[in-house]
Amino acid sequence: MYKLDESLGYKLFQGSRLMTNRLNQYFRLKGYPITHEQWQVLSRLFDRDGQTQQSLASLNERDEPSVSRLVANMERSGLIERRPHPTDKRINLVFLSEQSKRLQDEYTAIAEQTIQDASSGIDPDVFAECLRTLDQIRRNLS
Amino acid sequence: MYKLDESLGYKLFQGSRLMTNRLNQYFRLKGYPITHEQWQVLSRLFDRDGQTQQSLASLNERDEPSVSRLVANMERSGLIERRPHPTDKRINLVFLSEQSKRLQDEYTAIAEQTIQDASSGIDPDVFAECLRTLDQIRRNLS
DNA sequence: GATATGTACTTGCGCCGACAAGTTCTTTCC
DNA sequence: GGAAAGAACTTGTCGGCGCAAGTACATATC
Repeated sequence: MYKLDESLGYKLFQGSRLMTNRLNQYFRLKGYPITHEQWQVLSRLFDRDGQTQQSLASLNERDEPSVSRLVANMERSGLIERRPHPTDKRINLVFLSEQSKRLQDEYTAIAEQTIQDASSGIDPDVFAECLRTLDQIRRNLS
Repeated sequence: MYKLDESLGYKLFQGSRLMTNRLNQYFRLKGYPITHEQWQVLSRLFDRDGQTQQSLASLNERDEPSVSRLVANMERSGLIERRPHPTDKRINLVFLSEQSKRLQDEYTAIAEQTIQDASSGIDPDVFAECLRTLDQIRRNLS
């Protein structure tokens, strides 16, 4: 007998939504009006500024249209700016705004706090093995 | 140094999205035009038919407006129907359509196939512990 | 060097999510 | 029994996703 509450997909889905909701709420409460999707993009840019939208889509395993509209919103909010590629006119390069660069540490602290909230009371070894299992799931479905 | 790819939230998010995408694709490929959110509602109704929208929202930890529009869409597609509560005029009771009842087994098989896909090559004990860890995360954030 | 193929990105569509605000109906409480 | 509080649901707004189709540009091919 199939039970939704006991299924892997449902547990993942609920866990994911609870974490992203909490992250969104922290950002909002602390006065940083960004979403968790936007945070993912910013995080990629903190790692390497000036990427193409294609690159961001690939890293975050999202499709091109999603990234297109996401960065368009982020540009309107002043989180990033898009600059044309010097030689290839098809390409937009996405750069952090000065404001976003200044807020990197605060954003990161909020993300880490969310993980703290979620993982409290879990044995570190068990937690690490769970992360490895999640990696395996990702490989299985990619 | 914070790394998005190594963070719990991101792994959960990606795992969840990969699973729900695959489930959506299976449904579409097999000619059942339902989404994974609709499947969650159907699954609750298979468990107990004739629930209120409030009850569905609570079980799936979603807010009322989401359920309201979700079931409105599902009613338009003939997946469910809403009937007024016999005495309390505020309440809609949500019932499975005959078609949905017939398809329960097929839907369930697809959901189970998706879990199979995701969990292949994972030791059963490790998998079970991962599920328990996900439960703990859910409790921590609820 | 013109045509075909491919790449980066955008737009349109339908669906979903969270929050805020509003409507209708029920219950409570004085 | 009338006002206040609460419950169930809907509507509006904005952000986001996935797919399909379209545009503009670059590269390959002959």
